[in-house]
Amino acid sequence: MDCAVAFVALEGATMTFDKLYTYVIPPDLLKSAVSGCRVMVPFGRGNTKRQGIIVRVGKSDPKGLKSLYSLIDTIPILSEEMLSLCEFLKERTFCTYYDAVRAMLPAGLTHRIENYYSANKEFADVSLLSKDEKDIYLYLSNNLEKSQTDIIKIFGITPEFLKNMAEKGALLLNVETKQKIKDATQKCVALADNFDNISKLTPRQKEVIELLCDVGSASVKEICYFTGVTASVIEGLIKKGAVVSFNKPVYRSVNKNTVSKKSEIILTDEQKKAFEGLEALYELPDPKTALLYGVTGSGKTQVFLKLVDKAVEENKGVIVMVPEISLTPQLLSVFSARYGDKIALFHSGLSLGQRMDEYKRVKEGKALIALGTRSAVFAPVRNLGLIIMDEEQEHTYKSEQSPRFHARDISAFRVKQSSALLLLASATPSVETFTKAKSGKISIFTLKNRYGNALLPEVETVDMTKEIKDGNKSVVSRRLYDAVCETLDDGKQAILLLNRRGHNTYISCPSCGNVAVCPHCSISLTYHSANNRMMCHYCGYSETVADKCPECGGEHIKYSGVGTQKAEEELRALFPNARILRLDADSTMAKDSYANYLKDFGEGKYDILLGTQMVAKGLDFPSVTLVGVLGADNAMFSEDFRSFERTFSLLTQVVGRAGRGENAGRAIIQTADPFSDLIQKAQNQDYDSFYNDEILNRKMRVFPPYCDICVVSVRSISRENGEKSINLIFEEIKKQIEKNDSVKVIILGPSPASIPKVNNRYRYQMIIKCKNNKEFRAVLKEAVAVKLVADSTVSVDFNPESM
DNA sequence: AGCACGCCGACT
DNA sequence: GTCGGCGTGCTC
Repeated sequence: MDCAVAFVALEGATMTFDKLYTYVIPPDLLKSAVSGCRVMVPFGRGNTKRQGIIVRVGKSDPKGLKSLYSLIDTIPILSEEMLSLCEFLKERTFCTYYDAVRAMLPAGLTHRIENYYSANKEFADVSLLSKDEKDIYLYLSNNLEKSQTDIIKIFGITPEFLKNMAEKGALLLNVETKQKIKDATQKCVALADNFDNISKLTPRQKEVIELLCDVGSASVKEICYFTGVTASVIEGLIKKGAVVSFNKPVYRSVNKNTVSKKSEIILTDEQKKAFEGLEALYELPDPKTALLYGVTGSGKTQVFLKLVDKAVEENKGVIVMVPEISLTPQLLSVFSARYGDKIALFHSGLSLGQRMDEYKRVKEGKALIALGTRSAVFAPVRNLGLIIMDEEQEHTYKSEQSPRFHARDISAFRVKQSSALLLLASATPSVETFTKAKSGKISIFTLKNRYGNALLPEVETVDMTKEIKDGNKSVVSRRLYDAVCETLDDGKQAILLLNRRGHNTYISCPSCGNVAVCPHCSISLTYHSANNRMMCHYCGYSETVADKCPECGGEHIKYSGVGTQKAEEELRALFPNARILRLDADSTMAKDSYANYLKDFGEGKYDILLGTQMVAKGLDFPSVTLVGVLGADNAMFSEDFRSFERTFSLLTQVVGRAGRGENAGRAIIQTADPFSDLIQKAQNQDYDSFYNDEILNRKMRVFPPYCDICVVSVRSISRENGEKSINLIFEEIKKQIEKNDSVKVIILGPSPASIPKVNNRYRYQMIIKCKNNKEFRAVLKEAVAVKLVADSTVSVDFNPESM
């Protein structure tokens, strides 16, 4: 006889056994156990309690099946749309179900499993216990139940110690899940239905009752505020049964702005044309994607606002994504001024509680617009009508942790499910997107003119090899030095870009050639002057500076390669009267400091802003008239096929920072190779010509969009095991491809990864040029399922942002 | 990944 | 004889 069962995805499963497990739904949970609810289930031979989520329910023969233990959620945490997105993520990115679930839920909403122990009163032989065990037993006899973490904190023992005591029978173990962050609630009271003894109340209490007669219910805080009583008066009322108290959920709001009067958006002719085209697309009943291709300063935001207005009017849900929230303070304030609490924010700058509340506001339909970084793509908006991805080429849209998804692909999936519009926007679109636009697969709308006819800055390049030949060893060329002086004399501001942080990027001993390298990663250490330590930018390792070479004892250690810290020192020496602000990952450790620094710069409290690429993006300061790029080489990025694209995009963006106000701007690019095509094209802000070159290059060398890149990598504690494992996978792929000759691939490797050791794990990889289709994924599925050598884990990344 | 089962060596 | 070492195989 068939009975009701749940198909459950389990937390903590690895790729090798991640599948849906079938559990019988016990009779008392029949009504509430529906898809999208998280559950506790027994798993494995020991029937350990595990967390899972019901992906589907159905009927099945209960023979050999276990039953659900309990429900974590009473209402589904994920909708059917989100559950199908989980399946999509698993299929496309080779993650586990629960990786996908975790990506969709705000951090505060995820439950963690915790062990609780209590003393077993029936345990007979207390005398058999050791001293420590006795202490713990006695402690727990006096306290009902304590969490493992609490007990460990008090007694300083290991989790195994407690487990062992439970096995002996001295302690009882209880496994429970706990939500990381509690719902925020507010204590409220309302008039009790059947209370008629008003005469027995004190005057102050009567006052409260009068207020409640008017409003029905109110929070304790509000009552105290309006009547001037203290909370104890209300406590008295509760005791007498005159009022009932209850907890009402409140939201930890992050939008402090109130809606200013909605101003009319006036579009230029060009913007109007783009908007009307997009509006027509938006109204089509089918899913669709469009590219808004507009030069920096062409007013893309105006078009966004018009579209969002339209969607909001129709009560449709909207997702707006930006590469990095702190880099777009202007966009953020424009949106929150216009839509107020219709917006929910999704980004890592929020506290866990705030993230959870913003998520809930969207889920419950209280906020229509989800605005944030790539995680916003999973916002549970209802009735999705529009997704906007600003600066769609930015690498931050790609997740570098499992699930390794690209927000663009997820957007495409969601737009398809809801027949919505996906709008990609950029001044320098990714080569992949622009190719689709050119072929007509997606629509394209162009904005050619800078807003208010602001002129593009005059750009010139300086040959740094010549500069060195002429004896100038500084990071600042003579040309740039003069330009900075002029800018400062005019009372204007300058932005300088140097894409390396730290002080010196390379520390070596000239007598033996030894280079300071991170002991956990195969990466050279960067010297930081702020803490006088050498640091690894990969794992955060740091060590003190040795005054002697650890290899040969040489005393003349050489510091070379200039980072932002060193550049800052040089600038201070060159421009002693200038107020200099350095912005990089080191100076902006504190959460909000970035925005504050930028605000100060915008208010003219600094003259020169020096920083890594974070100063290149999205900033809009009218009095910046000079932009300097201290070193523009392809080597600004690692040697992968995207380095041209990224260098071009970065240079174009940073140059666009100059002259955004009434003042004409100029940009100076320092480079070792002033005649390189790329520099020339960035100088002219000529994307089309860049694209034409680059697409040829991609075709010749077989790179996206002419193929997909699939990186299969293995991490292992030892070199030997890692190498063995990657070879096992390699052999399996070859075997599978022989079976199915419709799968065409080019395999590079296996070989050690470009950084062969990170965090003490050896990395091996192979790069597969392929088409990410069903057939190839079937091959890959077999390959990653092969049994590996011990201590090896495999992961798959499609089209990674760095290789 | 855990966890139990299983099959070999050094202990009261 | 048995306690425990960790190799192996499975997880509804």
